[in-house]
Amino acid sequence: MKLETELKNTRPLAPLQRALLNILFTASWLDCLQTRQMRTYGLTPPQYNILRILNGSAPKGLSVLDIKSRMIDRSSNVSRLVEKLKQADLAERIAHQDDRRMVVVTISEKGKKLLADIETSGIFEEKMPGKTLTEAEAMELAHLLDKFRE
Amino acid sequence: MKLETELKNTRPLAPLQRALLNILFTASWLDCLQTRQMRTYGLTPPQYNILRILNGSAPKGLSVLDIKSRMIDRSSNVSRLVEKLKQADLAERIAHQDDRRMVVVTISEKGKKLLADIETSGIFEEKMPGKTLTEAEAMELAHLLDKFRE
DNA sequence: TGACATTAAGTGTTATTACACTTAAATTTG
DNA sequence: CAAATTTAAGTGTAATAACACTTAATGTCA
Repeated sequence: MKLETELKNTRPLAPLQRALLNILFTASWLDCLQTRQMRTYGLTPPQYNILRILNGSAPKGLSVLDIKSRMIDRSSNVSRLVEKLKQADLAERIAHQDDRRMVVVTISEKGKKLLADIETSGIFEEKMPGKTLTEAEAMELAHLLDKFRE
Repeated sequence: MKLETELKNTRPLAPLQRALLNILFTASWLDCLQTRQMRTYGLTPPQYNILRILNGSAPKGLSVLDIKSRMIDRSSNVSRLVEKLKQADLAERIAHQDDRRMVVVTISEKGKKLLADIETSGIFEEKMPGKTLTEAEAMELAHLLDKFRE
């Protein structure tokens, strides 16, 4: 559905304003969807985001700041999110050898298994948002978003 | 900057996955920017969103549900947001004549003045995000986002 | 070396969000 | 018409986010 219809907008918007609102609206829509999908697995979207980051850098692990710099939402409080994951036995936290200010966070076996379960559950096949786009369109969309932020 | 660079991503992502992450990342980036811009005026982005919706429907006013259905973030708690705006004398709330379950919310003179101040401050000229896009690109971006949600 | 600055992680606090629930009014239906 | 259902707004609550601050370790350099 078009943004104007969604927001019941009456007056016409400038193209840039439309694009801007549409980014925010679509992201909110996506976040809502993800929140519901992830709840099944006891995760919030930021927690899931961290788990995937840790999985991608396994078995090395990452510092808290490294995780933060890789997150979708940079304002996340990584310390507390990692604490949550640790309490659920999904992540581990060990002191850095050389620099004792740092902490190295790694994904646990249970965390890896959870991610694998989510992958194979098919939640990202059937209900994958954006399936309506062709591959070329998805690439174009990503490119325009990159340009938008410049 | 490209998304892969922003997120320090090493492994290549599928186009659709890239687009999806890019929507969330760009929206988070935008929201952060807006939050800082609006703080100058003592508003949060959802509060600003409501003020503009009320302004757009002035002098008629809207019910709480009408406001909600027009908001970017549909999970907002409009009752409490309106209460905030009322406390700041930016909005008014009167009981609906015929249907006493409903409440009609309108923007106040002070609210209109605040919006006008924000408009004329030039905050949306100089620092308008997305200025890097041409008009055609902005339209294409909005179109692709509409299609993404289908 | 020692004062000062910087960096990394974590904490305190307030406000906001998410979600279910309540209350009250209107509508439907037997 | 009365009971049941639906609709609108608001509230309770626990979790989360935002933002500044603290603590502890490392780096810098006079």
